[in-house]
Amino acid sequence: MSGLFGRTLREAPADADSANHQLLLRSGLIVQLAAGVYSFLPPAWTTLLKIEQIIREEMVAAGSQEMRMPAIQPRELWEESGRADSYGPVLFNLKDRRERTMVLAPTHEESVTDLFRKVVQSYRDLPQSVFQMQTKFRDEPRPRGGLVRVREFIMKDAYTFDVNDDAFQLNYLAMRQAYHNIFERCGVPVVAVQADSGAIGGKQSEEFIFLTEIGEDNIILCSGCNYAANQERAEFARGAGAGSVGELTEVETPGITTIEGLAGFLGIPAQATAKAAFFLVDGEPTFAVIRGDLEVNELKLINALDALDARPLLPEEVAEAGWVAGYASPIGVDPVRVVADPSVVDAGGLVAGANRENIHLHNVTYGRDWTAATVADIGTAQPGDTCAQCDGSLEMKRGIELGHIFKLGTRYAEPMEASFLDSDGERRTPIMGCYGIGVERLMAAVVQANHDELGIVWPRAVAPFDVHVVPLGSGDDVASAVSQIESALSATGLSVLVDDRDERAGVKFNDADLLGVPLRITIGSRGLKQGQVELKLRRDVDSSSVPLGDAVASAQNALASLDR
RNA sequence: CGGAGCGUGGCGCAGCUUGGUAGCGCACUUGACUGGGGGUCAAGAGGUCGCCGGUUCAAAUCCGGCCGCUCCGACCA
Repeated sequence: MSGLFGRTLREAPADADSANHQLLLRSGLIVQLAAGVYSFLPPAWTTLLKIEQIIREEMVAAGSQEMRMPAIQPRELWEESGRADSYGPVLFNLKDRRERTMVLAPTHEESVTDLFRKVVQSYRDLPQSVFQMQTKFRDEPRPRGGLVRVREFIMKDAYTFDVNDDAFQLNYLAMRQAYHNIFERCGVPVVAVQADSGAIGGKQSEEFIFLTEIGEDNIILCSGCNYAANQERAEFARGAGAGSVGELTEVETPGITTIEGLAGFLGIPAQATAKAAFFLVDGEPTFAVIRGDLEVNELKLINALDALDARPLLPEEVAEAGWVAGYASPIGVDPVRVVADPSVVDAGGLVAGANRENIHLHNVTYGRDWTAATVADIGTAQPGDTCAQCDGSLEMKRGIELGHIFKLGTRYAEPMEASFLDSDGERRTPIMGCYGIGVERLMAAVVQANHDELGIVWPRAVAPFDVHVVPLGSGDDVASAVSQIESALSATGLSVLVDDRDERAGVKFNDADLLGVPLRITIGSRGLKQGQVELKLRRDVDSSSVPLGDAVASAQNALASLDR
């Protein structure tokens, strides 16, 4: 250990917030170079290699072949798929010596699709499943949380190609199972949730979420069934509205511009009102209508309109569109510009704006008074809402996305003109899937999920070492016992870290706890006088003494007990 | 990109208001004592106080600009 590259710190650097970040820094496993850019010192690298190996084994078991694609890519490839702009600012751009623009790849759908069209011609070549462990580069607007969101990281990314949807499902389910296996073997509990596919595109996706308060995603979970989804796409039951039946009538509502104020002023529940929210969706002012007690989900709105992006309209843009903030009415608006949530469509008459200052309307009824070209779920699920699958109540937790599996459909193959000749002689477009795991992020999650107040408690499978030998005392008896045990342990295939520093016992014990190797063997002159050494599992409080001659067998037993 | 905070030896911090010798704890080096849960004593090494410019006899300190890092949000795997 005296020769180990890296050093422990007694105090965590002030920049670190979460337990995993503090422990990784204090234990000397990682060192920051820039925002979202880290070095991984030898023990951390060992752990990363072990995690990679677990992933590799599970991917191969799922029928995938390991390969390797380039990190440096011509920008034109990204223009072909249409993502040069949509992925935009996240792409690291650089110029080669001929002034050609290259990008550092943030993901590899484009390159694997390019490979497909160069390599695959016939349905006889399908299905295919390939994966790689590769460094990705993403110029994140805001790196955060230590290893949670970084700009350079290793991703295991896998891609599948199938002749049709049915065949695709087999690959998808195999990957899904592999992912569950991987996270379990790494000692991190995950929940699979429905998710939005984001910039990757495609039709359906599931995220593997490690639930933790330091997470950056909001996860909606049902207490009554196993429904789980990212808040960005979670569904929920609208419940009964509080609509009325009757003629459209005006009511004066001076200075009342919020739903809360309106409901209070009129003495009605928020469910009896309709709310308008204005967005610029792909450059078009858009009028979104939803029941007053609900919130519009921008991502759902984007998806409903098959659009690329949306942002709230600025006040002057609202006026320019001819709408009156606080008193907006869907009546009279070109339906093409209107998106309605089911909560207002089925509700009967609601209180809505009159598109005039200080006036609202009673009994505004969808179908009779106004219509929308698009009716779609654009609501944000909130804790306390009712599950759409059962009658359970929804709750919300924070989580970290460790893996994400996507059904891409023909999102890439189509624009990039990747195809194969099917058995009936027809040229068809392959159904693709992609599957990612952030390796360092997974390591951070392992630490977050496996630590105590003293330090890391590595799960055996990904620990940087199996055994941490702590010699106490400088006598020859200690030295010879240490070297005897070290070589005997090594001979059984265990990796051993010996703390050969001239430090006091307390320092060595504290560093051992911090570093978190699963089994500690203390060899001191005091114990040796009775012919004993001490074994202690990191996760346990108590230690046990065993005869020197039994140390190796006892160590093997202790470690084996961790695997059960 | 909007909001907030922070940059002073490797780490944690004080000093800045009121300009004048850069300081404390830990870590590090050497020696002695000590030796089973972060020891004691002694002697040391290590800092252009983020960078550039300005004010001043004099700037870590005051002023301006820039850069970096962190957090909240936006956005994002």
